[in-house]
Amino acid sequence: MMGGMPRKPVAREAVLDAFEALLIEVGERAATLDAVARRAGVSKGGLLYHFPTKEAMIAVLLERLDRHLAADVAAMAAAPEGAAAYFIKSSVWADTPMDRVFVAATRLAEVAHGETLRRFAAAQTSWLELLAADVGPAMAKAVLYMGDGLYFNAMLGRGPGGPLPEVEAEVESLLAAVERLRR
Amino acid sequence: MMGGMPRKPVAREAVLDAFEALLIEVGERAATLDAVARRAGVSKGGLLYHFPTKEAMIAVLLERLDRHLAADVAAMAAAPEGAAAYFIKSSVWADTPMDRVFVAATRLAEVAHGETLRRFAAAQTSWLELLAADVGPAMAKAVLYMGDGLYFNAMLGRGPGGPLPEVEAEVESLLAAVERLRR
DNA sequence: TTAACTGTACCGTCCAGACGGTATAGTTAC
DNA sequence: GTAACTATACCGTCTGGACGGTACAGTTAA
Repeated sequence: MMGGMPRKPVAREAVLDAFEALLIEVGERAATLDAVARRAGVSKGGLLYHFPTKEAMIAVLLERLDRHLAADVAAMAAAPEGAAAYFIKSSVWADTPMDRVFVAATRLAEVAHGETLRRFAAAQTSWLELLAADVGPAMAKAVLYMGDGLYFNAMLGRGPGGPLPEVEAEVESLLAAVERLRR
Repeated sequence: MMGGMPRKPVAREAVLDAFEALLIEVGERAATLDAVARRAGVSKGGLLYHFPTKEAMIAVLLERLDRHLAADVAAMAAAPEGAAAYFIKSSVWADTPMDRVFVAATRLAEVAHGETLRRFAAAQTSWLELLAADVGPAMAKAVLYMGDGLYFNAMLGRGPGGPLPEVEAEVESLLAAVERLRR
């Protein structure tokens, strides 16, 4: 007689995670609906129950990106070590939720996905402003590109689980470089 | 000898150029055989005469990449302004043949194309060595990532002919950054 | 009861590649 | 010198498979 609450949509998050993982590991091309459903341990019908179209799935992934991006900008603004140092450190691949959505979204951007490109442009602007406030407008771009380069290299090949042994030393040298730029 | 001299294979280069252009402008996904043939003004049959499979077409594009990469490394080693300054300047999008193959190949790398990834890794090593000889091993990575970041941003959206008005000033500030790193 | 699924069957489209045919330039036999 | 021949350089169409998406009937858990 008591109307039971409907059960939780466990598949929904699983599907999003699977989509994200496939984008990172095998790229946009291979992240098909069938592959995503299989990886999520969900039927294709179940997937389409939550995301009526692939575009809808992308849209929700971009919402997840937005949340992490906003949190990251806030953390960067409040970072005691300074925005630049925070930015470099956070640009290294650490398999955090933020890293994962970001790289996943990058795969979409590579396919020239308009909406994704717009988010990236907005994020770049935020980062650049914070960097300019930290190291000055002249050196901000240098630091920004350093971080982008770090991400760029993380994407190329280091997706499936490549080498990250000397990363520690790498970050150290980049932070030293930032210090020199800061004067 | 039997058989006559063949007519010139005009389609071959046209097809390669079209493939390159489509990779840059619309990404790997949309660079289909049909699209390439159409853009090259060649029939699909004609395309497949020269490149029996898509993989073969990619292989020839990668050969083109190799040639430009080797020439670029040589020019970088001999650059009077120093390897680092040359590297930064050459990392900005200038629509040169080298830029075009490089970005086109990047589109393939994004789809996790193994052979392409291997070439990039090799190129990175060469560049890093030259940079280390110029600005020292500690700062080499910083400069390398700056250049990569430049390319990364050129790819995301700025491919089809985005804004390059303030590029001049941008390069100036990056070169200034390099000078500071050089000590 | 109802939301949250599973499973299967199906459709239209697009893609890589196969295939058969044609055009043309040069070579050779006569 | 020209007809016959040959290798190359294409063209146009077709096919088999995969992909995004639809439809819908049944199952399970709150």
